[in-house]
Amino acid sequence: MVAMATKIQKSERRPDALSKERIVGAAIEILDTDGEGALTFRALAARLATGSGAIYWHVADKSDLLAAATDAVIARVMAAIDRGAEPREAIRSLALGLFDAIDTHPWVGTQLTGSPWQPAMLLIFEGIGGPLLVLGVPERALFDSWSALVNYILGVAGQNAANARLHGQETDRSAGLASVAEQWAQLDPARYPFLRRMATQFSEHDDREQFLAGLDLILAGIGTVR
Amino acid sequence: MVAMATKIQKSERRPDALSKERIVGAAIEILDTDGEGALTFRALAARLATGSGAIYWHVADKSDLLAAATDAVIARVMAAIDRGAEPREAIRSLALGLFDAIDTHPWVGTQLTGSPWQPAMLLIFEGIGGPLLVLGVPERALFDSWSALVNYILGVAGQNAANARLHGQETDRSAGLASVAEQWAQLDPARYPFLRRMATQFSEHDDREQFLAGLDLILAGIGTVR
DNA sequence: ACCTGAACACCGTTCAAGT
DNA sequence: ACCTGAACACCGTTCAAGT
Repeated sequence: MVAMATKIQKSERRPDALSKERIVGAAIEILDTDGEGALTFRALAARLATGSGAIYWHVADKSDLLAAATDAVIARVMAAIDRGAEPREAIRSLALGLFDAIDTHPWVGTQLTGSPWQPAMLLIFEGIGGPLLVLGVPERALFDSWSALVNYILGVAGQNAANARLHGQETDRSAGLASVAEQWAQLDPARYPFLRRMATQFSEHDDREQFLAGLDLILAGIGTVR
Repeated sequence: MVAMATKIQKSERRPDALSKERIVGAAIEILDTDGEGALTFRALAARLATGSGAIYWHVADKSDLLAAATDAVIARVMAAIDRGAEPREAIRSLALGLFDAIDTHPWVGTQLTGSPWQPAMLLIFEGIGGPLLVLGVPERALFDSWSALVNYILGVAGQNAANARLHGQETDRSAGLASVAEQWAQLDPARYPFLRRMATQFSEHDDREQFLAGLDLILAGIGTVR
């Protein structure tokens, strides 16, 4: 049978019609503004001035919605990455881009893990591995090096998300750090020699700097493979 | 006022009385057997042959319950760690102990992050930092080295938990790996040179080995600091 | 002091009914 | 084709009432 010209349905719809993009956009707003707990189908329907069931016409279920929202944010990050930089710098740039994205959208960190089929994830994977090729990492160390970087970068992403989930944005971070540091300072020095010594540094540390320092240690480790 | 001798209430209770320990034990069984989604106060009450409200007498809320369950598992892991080994080996032993514990109790990985006040977490922190002192890592690199290891170890823990949450234990892992690898093998080699090359290795990789390889890369990186 | 279980205020998801 | 919103089967948590 000869293919018939199919009418483009989308363009006929009224401009405020529901679409997966509009739903995902509204979901991102809710997630960013009020946190993961605030994203309910009822809240989403209210914001979109529709019924909760209408959303299911465009979205399979809540995990589909979260995956789509994550994909949208990650795609934006990846588009902004500094291509063609020195390989180590390219990896740092990608890693920091992800770190900052998760800092502003903590819920992304929760989602980011364990869906290696999402297109955004492919971009991340290649964005970490590609520079390793350029760097001339020996064949036998390629996979281990890539895997270490991916595990580290996505792992820290998840941690930050969990931290953000734990204490909402209102909590005074430096006060929290100070109280932990004080607890460390009072530990038995015979049993906790390390934490005692690190108390001050812990109270002054910056998560982003530590993230980058760890990344550089892994890159240094990769550099030792000859 | 002079302290009065207080009767020890606990010993008078009937042996099957509810206690936080019994509740936590039952919760761990449910979590291990049926997963995070199956731990509800109703299911827990049914297993303990009591009312759901009774649990609240011993446990503040669900997050308290999860924290206590996590603490119990971690404490067991830490007790089994090989103390007094060569420092690098001590770190590996601790890391693998955590990895394996999360492999059998995936829900622990979800919890493990972001509660640096839990006693079990202190043991982990010191267990990673202590060997760095023995290793003679220079003062200025101590905190970065510790932070990188902690971020990596807990990060991968969280990832594994997310993976386990994603596809329940019934999913055939090697089939999943193979299908991802096949997808990679068909990517455009101009845009995805790395993933194309890694497809085979990805399909054959072992998470535990990759975890250890990454840890060794970080330790190698720490070794470059003089 | 500790336990019971109904009740409350939520969820995600479905589905008959509308346009 | 798309939308509506009530209904269903759950949750965590509370609380009056029991022992």
